[in-house]
Amino acid sequence: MADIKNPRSSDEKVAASTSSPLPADKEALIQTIELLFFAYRDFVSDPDAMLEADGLGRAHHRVVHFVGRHPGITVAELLSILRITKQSLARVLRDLIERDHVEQKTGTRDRRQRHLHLTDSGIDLERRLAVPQHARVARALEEAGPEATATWRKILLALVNEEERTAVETLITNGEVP
Amino acid sequence: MADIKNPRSSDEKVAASTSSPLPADKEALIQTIELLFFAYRDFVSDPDAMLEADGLGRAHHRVVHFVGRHPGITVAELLSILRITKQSLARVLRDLIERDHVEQKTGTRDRRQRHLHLTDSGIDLERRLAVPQHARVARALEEAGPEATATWRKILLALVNEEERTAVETLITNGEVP
DNA sequence: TGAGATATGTCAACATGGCTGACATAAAAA
DNA sequence: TTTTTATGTCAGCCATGTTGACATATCTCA
Repeated sequence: MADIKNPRSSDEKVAASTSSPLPADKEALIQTIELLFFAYRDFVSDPDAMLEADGLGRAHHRVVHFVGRHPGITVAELLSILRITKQSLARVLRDLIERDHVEQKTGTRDRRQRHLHLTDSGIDLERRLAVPQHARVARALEEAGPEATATWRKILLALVNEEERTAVETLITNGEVP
Repeated sequence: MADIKNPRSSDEKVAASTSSPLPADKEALIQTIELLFFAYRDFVSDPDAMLEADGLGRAHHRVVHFVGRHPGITVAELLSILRITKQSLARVLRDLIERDHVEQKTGTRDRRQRHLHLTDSGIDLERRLAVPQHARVARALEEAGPEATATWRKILLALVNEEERTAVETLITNGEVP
């Protein structure tokens, strides 16, 4: 044990509870927040590892995901979902187009617009990235019991800024992109 | 409405369900995953905005949080929690020490070690950053009902890699740092 | 029709926060 | 005394965000 080889003196404490004990509810809240930090880290770890092999990053995954889920999405719509600048998106999009994962089609009604689609290889990439992530979440929800999914959705939606909740709900359920 | 000024032709669809409808459970799974993405984004947004005013970033918040929660933590222990390199940590730690938010104390038993503590100004910073984040999570859990907290913890813990679950549980509940 | 607004792209520069590799020092452990 | 450990530091690279400025094609409206 670390504490046998390395006993701490009283001025070197590391336990969370040493200095001034927190109220139980505050303590519980902090624990759930730390859990979210650790859970999110592992949640993104599987795709991250796979992307590295392709010379891509998390940003590419996000684009591939949302283009896959909203075929024909325009650049402006994608920007509004990702909330990044067009310059940031341009870099990622260029990589994906060069690697033939994404293609752009000029709009027929509005020829200024570029409608984004996954190619076959993009679809394949998206699926491969999704597999371990889906497995992880599906397992976690099963383990947590039958009510878990509904509760989970309620909490997550409540974490979203109030002004954007309906937009997020519309978006994820299938709806128009803002 | 966007769709009145901008009707889409049939080859420019953006709805998620257009091409090939997914099985209901798969569809629900994807929705929960997207929700996690949006929720996490807003979850970190309040501290991010405050940090910017101080010229600090998210990385500094993580250090201030874990040093605050584990006073006297050593550099090696902090590295193992954050899972970053010592060079990355050195940069943010230097900023925090320069700004007098964190101080280092040479170990009494092992004089190679540096035990990290928040200064009064560090404690103040940590609390200010925590307030909106705690409020957001507390509200979300309340809104989701009395069972929400327990379910939430179950799910988040199950999202963590299996090998590390017990370590994470020990860490967040108050325990020794690995 | 012509002026202005809009959708997209691109160049350049910068910040943050990861990373690797190499090397230095002090102190503990063997 | 030698080796290992805990920490620090220099230098450089990479991914991904940012701002500002400007170009082009196309649509919209008066």
